[in-house]
Amino acid sequence: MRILSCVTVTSIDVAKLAGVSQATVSRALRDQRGTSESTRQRVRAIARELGYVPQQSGRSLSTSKTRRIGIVVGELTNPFYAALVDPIVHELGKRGYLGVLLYNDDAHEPTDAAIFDGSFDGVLLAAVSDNRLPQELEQRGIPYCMLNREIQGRREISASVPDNLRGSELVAGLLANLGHTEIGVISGPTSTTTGSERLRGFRDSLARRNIAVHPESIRKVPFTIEDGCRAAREILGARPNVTALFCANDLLAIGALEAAALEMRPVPQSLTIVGFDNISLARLRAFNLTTVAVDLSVLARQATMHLLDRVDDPSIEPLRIVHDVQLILRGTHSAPPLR
Amino acid sequence: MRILSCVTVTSIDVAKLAGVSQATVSRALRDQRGTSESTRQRVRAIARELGYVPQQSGRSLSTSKTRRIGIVVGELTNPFYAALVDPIVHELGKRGYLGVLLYNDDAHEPTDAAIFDGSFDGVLLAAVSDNRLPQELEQRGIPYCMLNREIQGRREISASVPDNLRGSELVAGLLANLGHTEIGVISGPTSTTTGSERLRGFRDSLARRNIAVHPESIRKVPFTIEDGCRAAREILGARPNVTALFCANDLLAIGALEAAALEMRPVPQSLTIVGFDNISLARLRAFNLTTVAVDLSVLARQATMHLLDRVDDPSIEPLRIVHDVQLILRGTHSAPPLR
DNA sequence: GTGAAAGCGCTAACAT
DNA sequence: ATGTTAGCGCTTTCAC
Repeated sequence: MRILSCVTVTSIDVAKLAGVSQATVSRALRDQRGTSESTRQRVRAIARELGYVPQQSGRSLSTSKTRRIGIVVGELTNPFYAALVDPIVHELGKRGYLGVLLYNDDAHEPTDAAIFDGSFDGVLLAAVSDNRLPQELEQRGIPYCMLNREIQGRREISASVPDNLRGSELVAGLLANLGHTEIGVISGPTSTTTGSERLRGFRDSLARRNIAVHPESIRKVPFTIEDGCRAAREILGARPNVTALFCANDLLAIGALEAAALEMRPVPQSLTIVGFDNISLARLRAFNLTTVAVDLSVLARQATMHLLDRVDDPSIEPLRIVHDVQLILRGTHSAPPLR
Repeated sequence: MRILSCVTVTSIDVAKLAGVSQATVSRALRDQRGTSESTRQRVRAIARELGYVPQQSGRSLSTSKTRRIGIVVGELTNPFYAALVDPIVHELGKRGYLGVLLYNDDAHEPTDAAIFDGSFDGVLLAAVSDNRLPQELEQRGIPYCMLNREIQGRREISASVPDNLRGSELVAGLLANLGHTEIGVISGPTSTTTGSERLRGFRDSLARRNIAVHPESIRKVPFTIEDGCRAAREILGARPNVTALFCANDLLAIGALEAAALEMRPVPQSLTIVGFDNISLARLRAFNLTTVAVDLSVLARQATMHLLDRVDDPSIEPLRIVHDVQLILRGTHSAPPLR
């Protein structure tokens, strides 16, 4: 590859060297019918030699398509997102799209601008707790799909989510059958469906079994290890008789394990801890966490496929996909200690 | 915000409603001098009302600037990258740039295209082991900066890296002083400077202390927990007398801890394990990993600042920044067991 | 202070 | 099969 000048190579440069018009270059490189095999070969050869790459801004200005999908993630420290992003990017690649990770931190202005300035054909929302973004995407007619979390009570928008109610019910059943009666819950923010639904499902299931959860045994905190640890210590401090903790995700559960170590409460002999998500860390010997498995790969792929379908054909109806979950019994649960 | 049509709002729409020319809208919204306060106010009001967002493709086509920086990361399952990306995105935001995460998986064609199609003003390379990308960026005159890893022997390109030699020397000193003589090393791929330099620095330091590392006690594997676990089991299988393992990063060390648990080698009584990086997981009670701390936040910020400096002024010389490291003594090291 | 017009690099409709 | 031309939405230069 020889770079001729210090400025960018354009299709005009290629055209000149190939002795054809600029339009022919454009056609040839996109394998459009209506170009002879010979010129196509020649154009391609020269384009390669010059290291020509069609400029995205020109292309998308003229087509109003970008072949890019924004993926809004947050709290990238959460290994959960890693498991989600991997299959998404793969699936997008298969269909010729590029996945662009948008970091949804507190100062969301730059991310916002990018989403609405025509940079993306569609957006996957994996880390959204309020409905600001979904609402604006809706208004502007930008296809999107919620991932993992969805918007409370808005079941008519596209989403690919785990069966939170079923998962928490499974945990409630497990703990009840083991004989636990003093149970604590570390839930996520109520603004997230992963937080609120898992809490609600769990309490309702326990209630059906005549087990009540004391208000002091419930904490609603952000989905981080640190918050999980703090919350667990608070619950164990306020209600020392608690023998089991249900955590709304694995990060919180890992934090709870940390707290158990600090509070000298051996797991599972003195304290049962159950998580949700089954992130890859959960199966490490160091944690060996009993949890609810969500097939994140399938969750992510389905969302991606549905979104791309809608991008290709906006008339396609929104779809809400609920994924089955499964209880994974590892080493952090047991019957409560005898008094 | 009322959206008038189903299509995108352009500056012409704003201009019409404001009763000014399209050029004036462009000027007013960018606070250019040469626009009266009153029209500026009016234009802004109408733009907001219409939900107008300047289209990036149009803008960058005309300015050949994107105010976007590509961040090439890989193995997103590695929590290491999370710690890196967070400060980068923050720093970029402060200077009005958007950080776009590009996932560098095996099939890198889409990522490549994005990098070279004029989508970015500059690129941060955080997960690159060969010099294909750096070389091409160089040829095309796209500013870039290596992060954490750099290219073997190419010290004249911009990079922000930890002092790998010093770090591994610290570990060698620690292990030697504790009395270990049978030592294993789990290193990363030799194609990465983090892998090769940490291995070399460690062996050289031990050699200076007259301690040799048996070839069977060295494994070079990808930087993952699974590979770390497998490598540790292989080493412990082949050389049961090994009493200490130095791992080229914390993920490998966590894998080694897993292996120790499986092989019934209590840590640190029977086996000392030391990592590198000090990722956030390392300090959890479940691991409590002795390791070498790199201030990733500073590493990332410096790289970002230097890159943006070069973007703003391409005449600025490349800069190689080497960051100091620090030994963090936690709970996975001790003297070797008595025979 | 503001408008008119050119041009960024590309695709697509039309002409040949 | 290929060339010509218009136009995507923006910034910028040049008139006024």
